[in-house]
Amino acid sequence: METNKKILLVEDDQNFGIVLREYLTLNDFDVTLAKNGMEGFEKFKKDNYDLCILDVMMPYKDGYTLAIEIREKNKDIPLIFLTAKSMKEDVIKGYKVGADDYLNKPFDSEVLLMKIKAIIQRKATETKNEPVKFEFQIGKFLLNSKLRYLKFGDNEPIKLSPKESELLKMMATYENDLMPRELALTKIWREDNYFTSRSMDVYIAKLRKYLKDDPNVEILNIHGEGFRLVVKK
Amino acid sequence: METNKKILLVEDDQNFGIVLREYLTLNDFDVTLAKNGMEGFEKFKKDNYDLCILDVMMPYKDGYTLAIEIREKNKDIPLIFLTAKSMKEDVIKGYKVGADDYLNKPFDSEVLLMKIKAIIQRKATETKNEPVKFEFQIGKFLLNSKLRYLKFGDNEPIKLSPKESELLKMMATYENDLMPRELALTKIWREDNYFTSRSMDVYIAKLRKYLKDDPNVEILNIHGEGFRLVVKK
DNA sequence: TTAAGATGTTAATGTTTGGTTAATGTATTT
DNA sequence: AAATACATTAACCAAACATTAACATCTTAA
Repeated sequence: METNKKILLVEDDQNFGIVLREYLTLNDFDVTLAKNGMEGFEKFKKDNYDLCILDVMMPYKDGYTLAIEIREKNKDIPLIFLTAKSMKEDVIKGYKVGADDYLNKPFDSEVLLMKIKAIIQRKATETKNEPVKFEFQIGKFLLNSKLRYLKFGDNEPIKLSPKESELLKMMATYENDLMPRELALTKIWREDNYFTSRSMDVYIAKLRKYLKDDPNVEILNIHGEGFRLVVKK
Repeated sequence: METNKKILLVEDDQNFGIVLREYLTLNDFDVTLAKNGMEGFEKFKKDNYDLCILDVMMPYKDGYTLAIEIREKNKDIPLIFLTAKSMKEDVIKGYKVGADDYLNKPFDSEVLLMKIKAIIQRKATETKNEPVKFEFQIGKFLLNSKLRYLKFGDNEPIKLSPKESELLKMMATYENDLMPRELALTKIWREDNYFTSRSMDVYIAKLRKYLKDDPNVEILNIHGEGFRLVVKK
């Protein structure tokens, strides 16, 4: 038997908060409700949660400020923001604090539920598998995604930008298999649209340039699907 | 890029139907509008939809009756009901037919949109979890429908276009048996008419060219019915 | 037997997607 | 304030893909 996941819900609208808590409880979550940012932070410190749902607009302490404080204490805990409108600024601000997702009010409770499950699932597999790998052998290259360099044999290592490094790392984890375009965009660029897509293409071009020293290493495109880092052995 | 999802909207209130169609179209869905149950069923049979939105109260044929007929034809397609009031009976009746969701009029179009997305997403992951097969042995050929290549022995793999790959895959799943023309058209081309049919013939010709290296592999036509991928052993 | 419809095949046309380099934008550092 | 590092956007071109056209050939029903 598994224990239920614990959710901290911080929402200043009492009615809404209670209804939402009820709904989540029915769906097998243990929910703690706090009615403002101050109280939210107190409760956060006192217990060990699996996920936080934060309303952005709250008296005393807004959702972002709270999020920052929570992040200081725990840099892994998933955060979901509830925003009043589809404000782009809100979204950006949210992601900067490391939001895992955000929802605009009014939202469908089923959608929230799905997001929660998806996030918990993701975190579970993320932490299970890895002692966080950051070194990858790619043919004759060695990629270190933490120190962000790419070394070819005994040559001087090439410095990589954050995006270059993340993209190459993602392809390396899918070595010889398809890395879906959409995945890289949502994970690395945080948005999947024409511009981010073109930006990604620019990075693919850069990486190809770096990788051209080893003829056994190649980035192939699968039209309309994504890319494939092929390493012949 | 992915093709838009197709929605069949059956709504007898013309004004409302047109507005809703407009709204959904703006949100990247291909919407077909039918103004009653009869018409709805006709349109349903003629095309391949990803989701149906049915008004419950309609002349000639109400939403439930239509839903039952649709279910007979396709037991997986998501159905959303639009009900006039929050009638409990309606809800129960709806779930019996296998409704995925229901909405009471008047409803928030944003909520509808979210529900649609949630349902489509759910269906996608439901079907995703099956160990989707993507490698097929076809005589001396190996088809990989995920990486979209066709390999003959130790030769360099041939890249396949999405349509080539899907079509060959479908024939491979029906190996030595009839693959109905109409099936390939509705599933792959998403529409069955003169032009898509001719387009398919062009792809059959392309595939025959790829497959001609192995004399034991052959695509036969069954006049008026479809094609047969014959593999002699 | 023969006309209508279905299929085979190649080529032309049109659209979308990707490859690449350069210019521009935006912080951050010196 | 200039230099730097990085990311995005622009611009242009090429490749990939799908559809449509055009014409040949085959199949079948009357």
